[in-house]
Amino acid sequence: MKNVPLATVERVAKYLRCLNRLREKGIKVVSSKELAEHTRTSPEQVRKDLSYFGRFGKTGTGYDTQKLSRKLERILKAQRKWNVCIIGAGSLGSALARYQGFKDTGYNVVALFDSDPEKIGEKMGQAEVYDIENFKDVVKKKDIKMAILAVPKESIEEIEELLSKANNIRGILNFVPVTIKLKTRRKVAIIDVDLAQKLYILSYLIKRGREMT
Amino acid sequence: MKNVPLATVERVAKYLRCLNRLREKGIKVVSSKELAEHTRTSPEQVRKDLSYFGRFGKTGTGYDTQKLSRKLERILKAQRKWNVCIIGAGSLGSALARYQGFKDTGYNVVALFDSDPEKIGEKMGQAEVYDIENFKDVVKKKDIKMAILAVPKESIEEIEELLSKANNIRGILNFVPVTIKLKTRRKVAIIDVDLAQKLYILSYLIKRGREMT
DNA sequence: GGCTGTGAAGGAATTCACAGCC
DNA sequence: GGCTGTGAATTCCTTCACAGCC
Repeated sequence: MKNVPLATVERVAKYLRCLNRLREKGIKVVSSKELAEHTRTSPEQVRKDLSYFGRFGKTGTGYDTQKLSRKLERILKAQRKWNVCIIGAGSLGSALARYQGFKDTGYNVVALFDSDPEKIGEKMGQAEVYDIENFKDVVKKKDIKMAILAVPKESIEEIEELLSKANNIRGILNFVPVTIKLKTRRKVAIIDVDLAQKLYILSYLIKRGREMT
Repeated sequence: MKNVPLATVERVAKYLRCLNRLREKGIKVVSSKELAEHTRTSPEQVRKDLSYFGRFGKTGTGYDTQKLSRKLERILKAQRKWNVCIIGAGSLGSALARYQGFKDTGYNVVALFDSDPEKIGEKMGQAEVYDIENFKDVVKKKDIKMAILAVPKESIEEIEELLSKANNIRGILNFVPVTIKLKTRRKVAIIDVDLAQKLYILSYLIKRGREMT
């Protein structure tokens, strides 16, 4: 397993989702062509992507959905059930806590954080809302490794402060339309999800008459 | 304006967001270096990206935030105020309707759709919830060009049907963790936002010790 | 000195083309 | 015939390096 392109990892996550769906439907075998159609890519791409991790297919037949999905799961989540928290229990935060796509991924939302006393103690999805004051403690106790940011952008600086100090947190999924900056030496992976940006890109694709993911 | 890389367009949307923020703060001029820091990329990248569209900077000084933001807006087609709808007025749909990142983007959420009679007529964010039965009519009347999908995955097939027939819809932002497929000849741009996938990628980045967007 | 803009070089990701297998 | 796996070719994207300007 040499240097895997990031783009490949992104697609592999898609293949996995697709395979699980096929398995649910009772489909046992799938070809690279079919998998490509379901994930909007090319058969060659599928095969090349998979080849980074090993040889999973049967020549002339295709891939065993069950086996392949197990393999990909292992590859993607490094077989670790990571705990995740959501910061901000407003409408977006609570929606994310209930998001059905997290099911069967190995990621568990185990806590939300907010400063509103009204919300503290409330249950959202599987998790409870904690006082943001206790952030560091709860993160430690619950062994939380990743945070999803869904606060209003006005309070982002306060949260940056908090995250800079919480040494457990190693990854951040940021929904706040602001580029965050941590004051820390340790490496923290950050992915920004800017929904407005997605709309811009959609317009661009429409103009160009293309599709994408 | 030759063939612009998609990656460039994605970053340009980020620059725009950043510029608007700087303008709000009263900052008049910004260098490629500063812009790069705010968007987690390199100064060369910023300059190269912008150079696809023209020459906007002043040598030795930097970029006029106001002017540049106007230019980028035009490039991204933000000056066309496209109307957007959200299909599914559950927790995610209603959160998206209220999402603050859509402000000042040129995109307006003008309608939500749901089948739950309880919700129909309710106001969420700026928009009202309409009966999904009237989808085609409302889309036409309100001149809606893009749809955001936030329905439970069980009802996705029904929605695919609907979207296949609504000729106005030219772009789809899909939050349902399923690859959608339209039965139509016309070109529809689709962007999938799979949040579970983002978490997988986050783990991958953490393991690799990198950052990204 | 500090900055932009851009060809050229380098690196990364995708597509091609075909060998090998059932 | 239909499929996988993969080096080679190609296309796409980023980084370098420097010319030109204030």
